[in-house]
Amino acid sequence: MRSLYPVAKTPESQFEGPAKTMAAAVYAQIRRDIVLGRLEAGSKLRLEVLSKAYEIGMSPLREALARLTGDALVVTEGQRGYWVSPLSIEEFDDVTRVRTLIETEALHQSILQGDDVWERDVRQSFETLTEVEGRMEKGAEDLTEAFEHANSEFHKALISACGSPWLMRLADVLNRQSQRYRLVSLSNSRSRGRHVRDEHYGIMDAALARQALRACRLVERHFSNTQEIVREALQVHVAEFQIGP
Amino acid sequence: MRSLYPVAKTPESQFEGPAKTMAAAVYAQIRRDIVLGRLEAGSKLRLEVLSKAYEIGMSPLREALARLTGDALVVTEGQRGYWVSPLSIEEFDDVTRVRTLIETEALHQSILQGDDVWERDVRQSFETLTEVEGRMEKGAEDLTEAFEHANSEFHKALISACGSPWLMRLADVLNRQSQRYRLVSLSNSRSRGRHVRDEHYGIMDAALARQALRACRLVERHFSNTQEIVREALQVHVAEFQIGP
DNA sequence: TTCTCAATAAATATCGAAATTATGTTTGAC
DNA sequence: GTCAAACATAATTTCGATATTTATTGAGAA
Repeated sequence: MRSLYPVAKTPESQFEGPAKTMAAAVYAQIRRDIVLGRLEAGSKLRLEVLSKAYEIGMSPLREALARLTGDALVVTEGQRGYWVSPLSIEEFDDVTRVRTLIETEALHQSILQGDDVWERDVRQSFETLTEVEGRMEKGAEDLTEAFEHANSEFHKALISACGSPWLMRLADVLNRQSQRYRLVSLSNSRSRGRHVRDEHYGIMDAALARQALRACRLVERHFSNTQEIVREALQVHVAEFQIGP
Repeated sequence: MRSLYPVAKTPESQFEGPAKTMAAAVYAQIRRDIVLGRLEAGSKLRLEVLSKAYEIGMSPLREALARLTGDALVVTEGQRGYWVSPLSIEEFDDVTRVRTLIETEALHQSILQGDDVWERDVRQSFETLTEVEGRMEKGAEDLTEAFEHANSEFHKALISACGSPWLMRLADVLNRQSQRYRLVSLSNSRSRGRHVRDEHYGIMDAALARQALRACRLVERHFSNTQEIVREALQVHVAEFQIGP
């Protein structure tokens, strides 16, 4: 009989430390599966199915879903169950808009206050991101997850010196929302000849040069470029999946 | 034997519609009790105690606490249980700062886009708020809860035309955080001769006159005034409660 | 005695399974 | 065809079992 308690075996634990409870572990797992699209947007989350799939009881499962509701990754309707939050162009515009607001404010403060530890973190996370991007160019392995992680870490590093836990918390939530959309559009994002790496380099450069306004403008443009690409991809996606028979 | 399912009996249900599940009902109840300070900041939330107090089983209780964790009203540590999130001056400064950012942005957009329904809602919620304030002046009943509700509704109405669900959602979360602090300082807020009503009137006036910048500046000042008062009260509060025997 | 640390006991959190209740769908009477 | 009752499906909750943390006790060393 396997141990009742977990469990440092989820991919997350590599980055966030081992989950201390089954509920926390399954929360991380489901969250990842939603963000990565393994649980399709809008689909019903049948409790019994999830319970079997994740090998877990109802109680911790529901706890996890309740937390995900707070992250707006899952929606619930009393007595009728849970669904993966649907995707829509309108919502992505909204997410991007608010994310821009939060993240530029945080970056601005970060640039004013960042010390050399901050500079080191920014450089380091950029290196890592670049390295993953390089490996992605070469094709072969699926580095989607690794790329998204490195990307998140880079943006986190940039705002890490802003001194506001709330800004960082909200940036994190909104980034996760945004990820869901980005991943939908990942296929044609490269094909359109976008130079994400250059954009990232520009942001880092401006930040380390303490040019707050320039850095913020670049972030705005960075997000706005992403927005455009996602919009296109999403129109196709919506047409394919949601206007069904 | 009483019915297993709820039950539109919580004060919230008056405003938010009846909770459909026990978990949702107890979520609303505990949230209210935390915001109003009936569950003291920093205190341990013993599951068995809560289970008896709210007459509910462990599973829905834990579900509610998981959701409250997402609202940052409760903190948890794996296998060690739950606590009411503590209050601190630093966090209040942070909350105020981010709330100002969110709410001014939302107000600005709202003023640009608001139609006559919006105008009516703003006026109406201001009336209600004023009316409650009036009754408060006369002393007698404890209208804390009614006041806070009317206040929240007023601020919600102001930003209701901003067109951004995410801004409204975040404003709501941050307002609830802020409430906890305001309530701590409620006793001496009046004594310092602050004219909250005038501030509210000014904001409404500017908003309805479509003077976005002025309205935002007034909101900033409004929050900043609150901040000062809370800071004072909190220093006393912290001194009283947290530097123990 | 007083302190430290280990062993043990009590308290508490966590989880899984089963029972209960709600929802939606089908069936049958009118 | 329409409505209502019975049924099937699924969500929600209760309850009991188990793991973990915390408090207590006692033995040995300073």
